[in-house]
Amino acid sequence: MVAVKGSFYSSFCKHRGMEGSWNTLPVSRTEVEISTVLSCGQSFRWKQLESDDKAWIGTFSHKVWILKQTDTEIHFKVFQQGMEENGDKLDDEKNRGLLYDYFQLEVSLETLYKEWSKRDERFANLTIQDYRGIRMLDQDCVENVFSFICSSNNNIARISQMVEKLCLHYGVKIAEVEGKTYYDFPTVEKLIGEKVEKKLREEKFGYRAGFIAKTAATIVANGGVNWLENLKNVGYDEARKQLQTLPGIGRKVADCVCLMSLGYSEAIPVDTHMHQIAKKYLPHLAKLKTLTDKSYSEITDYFRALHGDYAGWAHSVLFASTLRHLKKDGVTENKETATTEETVDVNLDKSKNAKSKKSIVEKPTTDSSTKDDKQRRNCTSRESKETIPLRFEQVTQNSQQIRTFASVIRTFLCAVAKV
DNA sequence: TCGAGACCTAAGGA
DNA sequence: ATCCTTAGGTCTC
Repeated sequence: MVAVKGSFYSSFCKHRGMEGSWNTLPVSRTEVEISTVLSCGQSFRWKQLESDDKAWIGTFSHKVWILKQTDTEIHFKVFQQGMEENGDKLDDEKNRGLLYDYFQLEVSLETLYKEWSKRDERFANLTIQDYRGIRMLDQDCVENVFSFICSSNNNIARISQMVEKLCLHYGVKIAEVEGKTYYDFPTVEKLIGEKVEKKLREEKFGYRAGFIAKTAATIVANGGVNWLENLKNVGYDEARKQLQTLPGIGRKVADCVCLMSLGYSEAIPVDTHMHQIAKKYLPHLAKLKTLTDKSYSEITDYFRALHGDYAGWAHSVLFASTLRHLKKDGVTENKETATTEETVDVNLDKSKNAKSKKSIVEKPTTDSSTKDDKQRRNCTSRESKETIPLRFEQVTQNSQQIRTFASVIRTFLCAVAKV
């Protein structure tokens, strides 16, 4: 065990039930900024600890984790069933490995940023110092599937509540921390049946109740969690196709699952905001009322051509970075919405951005370059040099921040679409 | 292919 | 106060 010392933690550790030891995982904030990663809408289960809002508490790998970050390390503490026998060095090493894998630290964000900046000058120009440390988590695919089924036509606050209810009603207790009981995400089998659907409707899941019970049944019929896990091995297109056979999982949710829990870094979830804004800048899509399968493909193909094999990461990074920008600047209690304007000089070298490159991290690559020429035509029709005004509305509450994603993403797409 | 409408609920704005 | 819209969509015609 590595004891964490110093005043930084003294107040934190003195709380009842917090006497246990801390461990450390060396990592710079350049590679991961946990406060951003844990709150940007990838996982719905992380909360700031009540006794210390600098610390985060959540669950993965059937354990409860408390995480806290310094400039050079993540300090973590683990709670699990059978805590009494816990605490030997072997567990420490194992947990450190689990944390490393959860944050996918084998992927060098610094390397990716460099690559994205080469391909896309807005990456270098926009908020380069602001969006450091934003990366994809490697989440459990069962939890991911059902969490994002809950996400349709919904807001993050309610999605989080629903996920918590699923755990509370159907999950196994893991541990009690600071007087609060934490439950594991339920197994697929637990979510099958009409009783579940009825119960979830009572719990205000709405039409998602049926989707959850039926998807659980379908997964089990297909071979259970192994079938789901095996989608990691069948390639992105096939995995997405298979996921979309599950009730309540359409293109967007399938892409969320592919990106966040199946390891397909090229998957790009296109939500309603992204679409509304994208069609302003991809002219031939503007006439479409709704996001069709075809237009969805065109949008994602475009971003894949621009950002490469980790396009899903790039997209999420920019998405989260803008949210983080809001959080940092707009901390006010009185709901005032000051706006700041800045300009970004978009001076682009078309040929450079259109050039296709290989992945820079060891990972199976998929060939999605067949439409490169078409995308290039679609997206190079504007002037190569423009000044784009960026507007950030400053808000405080999470829900409000989410609400402003439209304006936020405009910032990003505004630039991207004018390549 | 694309468009329209229904689907549950809750919160915020007009 | 009440209606309306929106929130990280999906499914059926």
